[in-house]
Amino acid sequence: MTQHRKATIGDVAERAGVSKATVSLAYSGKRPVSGETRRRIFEAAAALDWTASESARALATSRTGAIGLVIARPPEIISTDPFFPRFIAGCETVLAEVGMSLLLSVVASEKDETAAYRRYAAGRVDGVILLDLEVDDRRPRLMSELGLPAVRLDPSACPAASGSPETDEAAIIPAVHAENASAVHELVDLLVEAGHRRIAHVSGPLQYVHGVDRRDAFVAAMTAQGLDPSMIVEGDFTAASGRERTAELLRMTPRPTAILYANDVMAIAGLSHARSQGLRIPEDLSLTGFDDSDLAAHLSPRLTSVSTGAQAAGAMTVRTLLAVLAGDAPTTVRSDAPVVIRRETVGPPPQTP
Amino acid sequence: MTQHRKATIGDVAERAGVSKATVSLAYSGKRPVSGETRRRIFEAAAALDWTASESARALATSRTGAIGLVIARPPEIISTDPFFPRFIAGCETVLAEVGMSLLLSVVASEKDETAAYRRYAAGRVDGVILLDLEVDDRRPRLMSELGLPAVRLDPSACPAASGSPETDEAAIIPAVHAENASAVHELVDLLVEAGHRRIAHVSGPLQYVHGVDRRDAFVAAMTAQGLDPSMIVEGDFTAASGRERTAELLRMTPRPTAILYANDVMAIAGLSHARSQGLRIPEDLSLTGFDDSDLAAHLSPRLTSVSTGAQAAGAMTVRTLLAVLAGDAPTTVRSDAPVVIRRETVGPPPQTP
DNA sequence: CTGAAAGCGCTTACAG
DNA sequence: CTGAAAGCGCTTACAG
Repeated sequence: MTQHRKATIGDVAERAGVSKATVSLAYSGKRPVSGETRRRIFEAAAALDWTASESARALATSRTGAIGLVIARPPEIISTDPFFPRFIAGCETVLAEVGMSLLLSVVASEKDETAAYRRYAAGRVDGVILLDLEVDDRRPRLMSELGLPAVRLDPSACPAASGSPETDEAAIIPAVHAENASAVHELVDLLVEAGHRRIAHVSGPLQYVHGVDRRDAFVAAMTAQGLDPSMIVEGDFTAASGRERTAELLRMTPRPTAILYANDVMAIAGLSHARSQGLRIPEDLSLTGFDDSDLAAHLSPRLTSVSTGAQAAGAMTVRTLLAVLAGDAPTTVRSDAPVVIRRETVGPPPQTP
Repeated sequence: MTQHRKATIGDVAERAGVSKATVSLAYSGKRPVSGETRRRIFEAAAALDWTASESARALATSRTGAIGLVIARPPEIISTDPFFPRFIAGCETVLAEVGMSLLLSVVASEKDETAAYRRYAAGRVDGVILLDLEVDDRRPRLMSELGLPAVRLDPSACPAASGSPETDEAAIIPAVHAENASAVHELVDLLVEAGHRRIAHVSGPLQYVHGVDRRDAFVAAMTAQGLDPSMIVEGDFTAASGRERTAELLRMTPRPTAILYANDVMAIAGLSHARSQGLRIPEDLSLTGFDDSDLAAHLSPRLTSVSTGAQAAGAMTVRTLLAVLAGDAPTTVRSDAPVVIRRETVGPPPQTP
């Protein structure tokens, strides 16, 4: 009864007694339309329940009104990492403002990843956001091959790709600079002030720039304090690795009195393991997480962590991409500084280690 | 140097010395094309690095090649709920097979939710997936208003909307039936076999059909065992609610000897709280989660939980939607049965409560 | 097996 | 301030 056929701009134009061009212009505002005509057009559109077809608009303007995000991590990790949903929610806020949409792919292999970008490049999105930059990331080059505008969220300030100057130039991708080093420094200082000397680090995967960034910051901060920065083990952000790496660390003699984890999940698994070994937190062992997950704040004891402003970063990254699409000069913008949330898992080290 | 302008089907046709129609047909396979012609076409396409523009195809076929998913939960909850990433990864596997894409919106309010669906309906997607059905969900009606094909993932077998028969008919939406009741029954039986009598339930939000589904299953299972099913408190899936509801439960006298939580995050927060109160798990208190999150398996003790096959459900839901779009009669399909993972947080109740 | 042409529903110079 | 027309890059009857 309601809708036999979706109304088109032609139907609206006819009903309002104007041309299709005028209807289009009335909506885009790209040229003034007289008040009365305008009113008639909107009335007709409302009566016909008309909205411009995005497909037609996309073809006419060669703008899809969508951006793409492909996440190449196992669903297990995404599911425990509060970063992604927060980041995506942040993207959404600014996309909604401008009536755009987000295409998301969660892929399992590098092959699927490439396929996803190719699909996106075939006129599905106007640009993409690059997350989880790797140390020698192949995507900047892929983006320039595909002619796909991109913005990356990346701790490092310089482009991730390396190679000949010529190709490099094509591979330079504007970045939102999300440095976490300062938070790692604060965390180390916090532990040192509490009296710790033997501080260990369970890092994230070192294939990622952010993993390396935090690890390097740990080394720098420890060194600055005149402490030995060599107690580092590499985790992979999963609970399993948090537990195992913690077990390794606790087997050392002398064992660390504090552990700085690269994310909350590993810290929570580590905390749980340490307790099962009879250690009290923080009396026998201090620990800190990273990401400020929902759980961190409601564990007993509450986990000291760092809030990385993922949602703001999402918004900022989209804004930057939009600017790039609008033809603005690619600039590197700095995302909000991470903030350390002091809670109950940090205390003085035990007297007799 | 590489690409002055994106090649079009016309360029390929010209280079291969055929018509645009033939190029199109060679790719779609909708009509036979002679081997030699075919070869020339593919060669030309490869040389020009051509891929059909999705925008143009969308306009010509009135098919976008994309489906939509809008998630209306606070990012905090999504971030700790392993369901969403797994479900999305499952969607992706079948979408990738057929070269389609997923549009995702994470929205904060009902207003934004409606706006997202409207945007999708304006020729952005071919259909949508409805998650987190509410008890009187307004979306089935909205979908029929917008003329947007939809499939829902829903524990209940019958349509979620109610109203006059006439509108109802329009609002009937094919479902993938994801019933969790059987797992709740198993969990209750497991606890009863271990010797528990005073079993409590921290439910999910009861605005959701799945929250009600699990709660009802709890009541039924307890009743079937001849036990009092009235120790129920409503949580909201967050760690905060897990901790608070657990605290309430532990203040009761006599207190429950076992708690069945509607998700893992609440169970983990509850476990942590109980321990901080000096209770040993499972000696003093048994507890079970739901979802089988990454953390559950690597806590100490490991959390008994239930795997709900979210990834398979995602794949199944997309397949169902694809069938609907292909014009197949809407059928209700049953998703994989959830499976209980017995781990270490269930033991016999304490002797002297 | 292949080609010429119309059409999908918009936007945007070009004229007036 | 408004209209007629071309064009975006495909697909799909229609002819042959």
